[in-house]
Amino acid sequence: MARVRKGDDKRDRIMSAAITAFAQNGYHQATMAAVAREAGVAAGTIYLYFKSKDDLLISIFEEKVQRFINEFHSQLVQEESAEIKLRKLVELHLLEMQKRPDLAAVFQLELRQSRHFMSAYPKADLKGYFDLIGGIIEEGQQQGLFRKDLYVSAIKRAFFGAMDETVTSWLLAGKNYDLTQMADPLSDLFIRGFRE
Amino acid sequence: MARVRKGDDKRDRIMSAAITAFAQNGYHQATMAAVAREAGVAAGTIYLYFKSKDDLLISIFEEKVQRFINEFHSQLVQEESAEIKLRKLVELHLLEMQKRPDLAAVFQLELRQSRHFMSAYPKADLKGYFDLIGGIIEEGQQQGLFRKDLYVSAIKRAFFGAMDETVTSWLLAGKNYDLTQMADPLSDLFIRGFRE
Amino acid sequence: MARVRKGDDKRDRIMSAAITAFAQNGYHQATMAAVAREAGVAAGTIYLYFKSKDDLLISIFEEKVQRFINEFHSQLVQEESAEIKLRKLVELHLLEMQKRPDLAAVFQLELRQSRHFMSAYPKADLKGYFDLIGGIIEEGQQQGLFRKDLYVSAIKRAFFGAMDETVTSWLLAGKNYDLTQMADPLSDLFIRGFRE
Amino acid sequence: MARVRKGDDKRDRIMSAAITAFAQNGYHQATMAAVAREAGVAAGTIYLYFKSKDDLLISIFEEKVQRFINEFHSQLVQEESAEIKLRKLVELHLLEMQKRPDLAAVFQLELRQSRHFMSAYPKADLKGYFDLIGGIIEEGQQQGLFRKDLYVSAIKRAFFGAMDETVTSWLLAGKNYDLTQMADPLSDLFIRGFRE
DNA sequence: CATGAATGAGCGTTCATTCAT
DNA sequence: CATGAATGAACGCTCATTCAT
Repeated sequence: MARVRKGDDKRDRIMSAAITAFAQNGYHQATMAAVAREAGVAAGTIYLYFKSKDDLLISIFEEKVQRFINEFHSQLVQEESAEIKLRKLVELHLLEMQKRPDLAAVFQLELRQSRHFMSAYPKADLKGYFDLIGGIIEEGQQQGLFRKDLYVSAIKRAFFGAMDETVTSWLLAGKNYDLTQMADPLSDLFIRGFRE
Repeated sequence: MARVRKGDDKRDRIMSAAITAFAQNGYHQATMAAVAREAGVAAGTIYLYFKSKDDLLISIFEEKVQRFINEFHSQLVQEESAEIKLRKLVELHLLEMQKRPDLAAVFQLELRQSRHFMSAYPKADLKGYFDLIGGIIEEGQQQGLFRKDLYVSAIKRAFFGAMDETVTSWLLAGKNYDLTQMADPLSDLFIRGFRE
Repeated sequence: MARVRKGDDKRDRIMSAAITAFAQNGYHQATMAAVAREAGVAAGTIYLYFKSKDDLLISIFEEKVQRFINEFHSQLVQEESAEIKLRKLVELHLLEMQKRPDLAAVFQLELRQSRHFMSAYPKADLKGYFDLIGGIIEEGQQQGLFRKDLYVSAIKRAFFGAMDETVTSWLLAGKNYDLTQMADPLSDLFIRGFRE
Repeated sequence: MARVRKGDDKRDRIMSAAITAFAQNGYHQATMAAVAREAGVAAGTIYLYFKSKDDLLISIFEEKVQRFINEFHSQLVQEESAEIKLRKLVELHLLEMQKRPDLAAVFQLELRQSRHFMSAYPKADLKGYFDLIGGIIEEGQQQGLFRKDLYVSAIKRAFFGAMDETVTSWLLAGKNYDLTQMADPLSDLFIRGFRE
């Protein structure tokens, strides 16, 4: 219930340490020893909470992506218009990534690589996020805002890819500009593309 | 004359073998021994043509990305309308990726990861490809087809990201549908978004 | 207490194993795998105690040479006459080498080679040992036993070289005679040479 | 006869190149490719003149040491007094080493290491040089100059060791002083030690 | 004789994972 | 639960040597 499990604190510290370490130089370059050091635990302790290094990465995806989806969903549900929802989603996405560049780096730079070997770990994929996007587009169609002939299952991925690459470019440029200023140009582009 | 230089043949075989091996399970999982076996050469032979495993990956990017840019450029230059050019670019991109799924896999799944450590290898990045896209958009603006207020330097990345994610999704789905059928929906979406 | 610290035990076993392995066929021929096997530890364990193979060799020099110097010094300090000290030094040198032929082999056969690349590792050199010898000669000069015009900084090296080569010859001959019987002829020769 | 064999030129160039290369960073660090490059021949060519890398090193010893012995012998034979002969030998030894520091480096720094594995190559050892020294000492004994009770077979090695270490110290010091100035102190020391 | 591309055995080192304490 | 010393499989890379030309 409301009882905070002691172990959860340590588990969280390990995940945070892992995000930092993975973001630094990539998943493969990061060592479990570095994660342990950063988390302030012994190397062996990590294995009390995670089955393996892969499991640690996957857990980050599962839990963080899911949290993103939930947070975004709860913030969007109050909006009526699908257009506003889309705009807000882009803003939230870029804002979150800008707020946590380490996590962003792991998502952007490890995601593809990982998605590959994660074929076996379906929960770690982005399906939920794609569905969130797809749902909004379909809502817009029902509201008569967006074209009915949109190929939603393809379009939602393109939409994600556009945001994704925007973040990646920002990361690779050294985070030397305000990422959120990209929100409006992106939203404008897609909403125009979606309209009747 | 028409005689194939032996060295080039071997170098090419190694690159092809590397593309296959890297695509299989990712760059880090692939071993030089596997690349050598696949190429039908001894392990040491690879080092006569490439300085290191990293150099091999980087060479693939440099040479193949550049070739893509050149081929696409020469196929597009004959078209007048920027709209047609964009449509053709999407078609070519998806077609090439579908034709060489191994190469596509390396590009999609290793690109991000690699772009990371490739900060030091500027030639290996996608700047040239981004510029190709950006150039077409600007052409469209001058032709009066596209809005003047497009934030081109951001939009061109979004455009690439959309194509990129489309390919990634196809790869992760097991290449079980025709990738080129995504061309029109994608093009429609962006061209509408670009229009006045 | 009297309890042997586990770590030190293992570190010592690795050093001993390395001495044996290096003595066998030389530093370069010896493999870390062989050192590990001889020490009864896993290959990776060596790297918990030594940074590299080079570091292992250097550590042997640093620690063993220093121990020799200390032991010899403490045994000589009680003697009054510089002549007796020199005689005793030669005896101790040959005795120690005869007692630990493996260590001797490393010293003799790897020392030069190593001294070469050890230019950067000043602690590993023989300066301390040369100074021990030089100090005794100077003592003899002050005691009026040895000539004042001895070029000590050169002579001390010649003295060492003579002992050194005596040991090397014994090793190369297969250790098939009593090395300590060389002590008196050597001492006689040099002490005569040093006298007024 | 007087006809210079073409091949000998190349053989000599390879040996010289090897001396340079081995002196640089030691026998093991030197690569056959570097020797070939330095000699201006192809890698494979070396194997037309030498069976292996070891054989190349051994040949250097055999031929150069033998040449030293011969040259020294012919220069000493004219002298009457064993004392003068010894003085001259020391001078020649130091002079030659100073004239060809590369060769000296190979002799000093690789000799021990090599003498080890050269147990199987008896011709490569220093026996001839030791005998040259021993012969002079015995001559001195017959001339009544040196003590009859000298343990010549041991003393000759000590004598060599003293010269040897003198050269090594000079090399390790960076050859930053005149080596031949060590000749007289060394000779004085030993001749006094040898005298009745 | 000469070449130099090709070979492939061999080795130092790393690091995810385990387990006795 | 937590530790961290120990493990040992795995891999990138080197280089002496060969041999077809």
